Amino acid sequence: MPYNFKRTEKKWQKYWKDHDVFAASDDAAKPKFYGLIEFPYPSGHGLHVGHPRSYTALDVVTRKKRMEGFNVLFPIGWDAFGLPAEQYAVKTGTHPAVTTKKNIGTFKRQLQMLGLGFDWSREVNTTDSEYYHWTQWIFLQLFKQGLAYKAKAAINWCPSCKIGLANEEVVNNACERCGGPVEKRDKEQWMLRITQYADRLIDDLQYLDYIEPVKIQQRNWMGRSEGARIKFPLPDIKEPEFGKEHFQNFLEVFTTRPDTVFGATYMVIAPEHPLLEKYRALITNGTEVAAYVKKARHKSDMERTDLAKEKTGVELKGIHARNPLTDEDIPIWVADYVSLQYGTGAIMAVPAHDQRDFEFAKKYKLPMKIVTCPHYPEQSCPFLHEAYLGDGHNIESDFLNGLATAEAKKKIIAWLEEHGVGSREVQYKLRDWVFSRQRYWGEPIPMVHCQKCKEKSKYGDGWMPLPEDALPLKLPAIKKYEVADTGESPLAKIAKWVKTKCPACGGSATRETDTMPNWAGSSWYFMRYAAPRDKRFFDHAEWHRDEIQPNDLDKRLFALLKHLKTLLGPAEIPFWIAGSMMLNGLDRKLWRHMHDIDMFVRGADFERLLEVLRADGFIIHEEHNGWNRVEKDGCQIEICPATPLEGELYAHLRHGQEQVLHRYDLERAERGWLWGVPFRTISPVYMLGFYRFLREKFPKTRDVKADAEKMAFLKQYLAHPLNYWMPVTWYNGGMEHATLHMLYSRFWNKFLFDIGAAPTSEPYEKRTSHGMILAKGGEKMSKSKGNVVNPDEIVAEYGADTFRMYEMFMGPFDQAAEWDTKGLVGVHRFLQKVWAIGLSLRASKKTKQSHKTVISSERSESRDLIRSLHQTIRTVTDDIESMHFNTAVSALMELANEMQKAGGVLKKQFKPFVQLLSPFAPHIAEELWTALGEKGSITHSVWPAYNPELAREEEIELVLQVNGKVRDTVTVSVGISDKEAEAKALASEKIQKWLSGKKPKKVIVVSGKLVNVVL
RNA sequence: GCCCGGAUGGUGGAAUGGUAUACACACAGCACUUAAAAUGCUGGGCCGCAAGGCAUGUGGGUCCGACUCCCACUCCGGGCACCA
Repeated sequence: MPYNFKRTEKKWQKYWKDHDVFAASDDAAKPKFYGLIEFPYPSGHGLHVGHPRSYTALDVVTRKKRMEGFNVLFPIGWDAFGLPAEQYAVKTGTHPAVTTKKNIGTFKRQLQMLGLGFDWSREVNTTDSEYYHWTQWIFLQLFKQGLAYKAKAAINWCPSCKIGLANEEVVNNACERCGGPVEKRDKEQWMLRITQYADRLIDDLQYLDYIEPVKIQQRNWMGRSEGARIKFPLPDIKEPEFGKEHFQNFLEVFTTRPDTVFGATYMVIAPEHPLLEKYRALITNGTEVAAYVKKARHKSDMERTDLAKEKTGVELKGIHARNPLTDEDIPIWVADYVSLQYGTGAIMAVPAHDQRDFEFAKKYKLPMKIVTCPHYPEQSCPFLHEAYLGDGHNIESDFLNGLATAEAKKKIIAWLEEHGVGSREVQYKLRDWVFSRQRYWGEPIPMVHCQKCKEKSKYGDGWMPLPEDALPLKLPAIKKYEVADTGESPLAKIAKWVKTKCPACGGSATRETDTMPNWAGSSWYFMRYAAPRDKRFFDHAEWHRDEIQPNDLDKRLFALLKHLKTLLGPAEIPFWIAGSMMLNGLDRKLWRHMHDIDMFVRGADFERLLEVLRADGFIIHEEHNGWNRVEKDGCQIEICPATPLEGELYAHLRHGQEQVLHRYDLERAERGWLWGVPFRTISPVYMLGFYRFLREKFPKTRDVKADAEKMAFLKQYLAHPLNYWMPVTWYNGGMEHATLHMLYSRFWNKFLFDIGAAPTSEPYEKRTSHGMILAKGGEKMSKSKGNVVNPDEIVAEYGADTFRMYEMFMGPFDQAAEWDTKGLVGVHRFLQKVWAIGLSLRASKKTKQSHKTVISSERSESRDLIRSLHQTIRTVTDDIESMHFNTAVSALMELANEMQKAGGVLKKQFKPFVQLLSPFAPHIAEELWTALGEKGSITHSVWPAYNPELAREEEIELVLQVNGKVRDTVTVSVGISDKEAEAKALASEKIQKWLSGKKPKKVIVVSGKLVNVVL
């Protein structure tokens, strides 16, 4: 009887739902595992075969983790604000909320059809006012901490559609909707100061277990570069009161090559640079300049950033800059290859050592001066075909002469600082986050503008935050959806909503009509899952919100410590702090296990923390564990003596993908092990340990004379599910979110951590990515190409288990894979085969006699099967952990083939096989589990244990090589000694033939594997 | 231009520096069947009668031994892009 997937899948999906099998419990008795996938935008097209690749992968992981005894949280929700629903509303008049609700229905049905083990009781929806209440709350906190501000920023404006466009809607500089050209328009918008977190966002990456490409992309995106800010005096502007030696007016530049300042032969400013306006009167060729600026500003981004384009510019006549090092007056040009956005909007041009300056100087015949010589002391750089960008030694640079580039940089910065004409500076490519959208279907920004409060209020510009108890500020209901043609949000058209009262003075005021971007709701949803229905969600932050300044982690930590001290008395806090730990998941666990450490603090913060703790009398006992600190290659390196767990850690370091590996010194690892921490990057991450400590230790403490009320609050605080579930243990999602979503959410999490609302400074411990699923022919699936594969049809024909398993089997998880419906067949046959084996077992149980014969005839073969089973347990267990799902499935297939060939299998061998199968194909596994006489869901069973004894091979094929080429193999027992192996090899007829009487030069034996005879 | 990935049979792909091509698809042959489907079994990298030789994008190198490590390149995919 073939396996009836339709009936079985329905049956078990109902069972899981009725028995809340996947509901996560907030009870902290078990260790937690929080698996997260990117919650989908519920589009009108329904689920796409690409979505389930990520979902199934983490479903496999979390199902295994449940069976391994973890308390698993695997939630799902809807990122439901967004453009398509709004566009649909414009077209048809259907309210976005209606469309959204319908689409969610479709998605939900499809996800449930796939048997994904989500905890549906924690479903969240960003468009739900109970949800966006807290999105708005976060915005208010950002505003109160000075991290949200209004500024003029360019929006993409489509003049024919009369609407502001999101970046995603601009394709090749044209409007995605009508195909017409897009203009830039300046508009006052809310901005978030993500740049203030740039350093921490970069530095803390090193402690996170993200796949390397994600870290690299994030670092590149934020683009940290170190250099100097240099002031170039403007001698034409007379400032008599400062004397002729001093100038009040400067043109400031940013450069990463301050060492080449002696080679700066001209300056370039951006067409938007304020200097043009400020000194208009002095510029003698004003008309020419104005014409150029006008032309440049009309160019689109595309035109301006086209690298192939020849550089253009105009010299400013009547105004010069003075090179503060050479004291020469040099011309100032305006050119559109310099942008106002980056640095100071002005550069010192060093044509000999910058390719762009080189090209520009060549075109306009500007002087070049070589100041970095690669062949020093041979000064043989007479002519340049292109700029020399590399390092070298300085020449023609006065006091820098003869210095290597790195030295020259240090020296010149010191000189600049000493003379007050410059300083060391770090610049980022990262810009502040434009947070306003001129849309209806987004979270309303809870701000009100009041003319009257403009002067009185501490906020200055008249923007007043709504009080927290006025949240959520709900979107107004609309009957007819209208587009505003002024570039404003459709909300601006709703006079009743716009007109309001000022929350501060009660006078008449107007509401902010822009809404938040799509990224807002997804920047904190992973926290909401911890307590999705909590009406006082972030209120727990109140306890220390007032005493904490943003970025002031120490203060926050000490506030907590002090609080505890008053409650418990210092002697009653047993608290171990360790410095400079490697903070990856495994290592932290190992270290905690080894040393019973409660908290990890890194580098300089550790020293600082110790100082304060000593001063405050917190420290009762100090101990140094024999770590030595040395400096090597600019890195601070800590060396730890060998420990009993050395082997395990060593293995982890070798197999880990952390960049720590790059600094790993294998030579010294022979004697112990070590790793380095770059000297520059020190930052306190993972205060997690501290919170864990509080949660674990506090409830056990007895005889505490404490203020009952505070105690209750503290208890409540510690018991908050957020403290239990955060951070996310494992987050999987697409590479397309490596920068924006990941950075925005890390930024918000860090901010919330700083104000005491989030328990950890990082949201995700581990981040992995899946490859895209492509249509046949390697193209992206898209509606317009008509090549989208719908999971509904596949599931109807082959069932959810086949679908899931195929998605896991189709290729390496992190690489793109082409969908091929034909490939499903193999997986489907495999499941049918497994079913047949299961049926044969059940049949043999009915007729006792045949059961016995099966067993006795199997006795001799079962040793092989048991061995294979244990090898498979190991493979599948490891492969799931490392996301090698395709090889895990192959291993299961191989075992099934073997079981089939053996002609029968014992129940006790088949059961663990079904368990190994269950994360991939949960429905059939549940059915077989029941058929084998087990009660309840297989999810509640215990993951099979790998027994190395049983997995051990007794015989191996010894490979015999001559000069590295395989010439023979011979079966030997596994414990064969190297000497015996050598003898076996030389005794082989085939090897003898190759030797033809000669004596081998050398014989290499790889124990238990091969013998290579070298002639 | 810069930064990440990737390239292995007819196809998707597998291989801690140690038997290249596991597993699956497709194909061919056989068995079961009146027949088909389903299922099972067998086969195959290429050249060669064989001995053997040649094969992991290309060309070099290290090594007793390289898909794996190093150097130089080609093509494909992704990201950034006048970032000073």
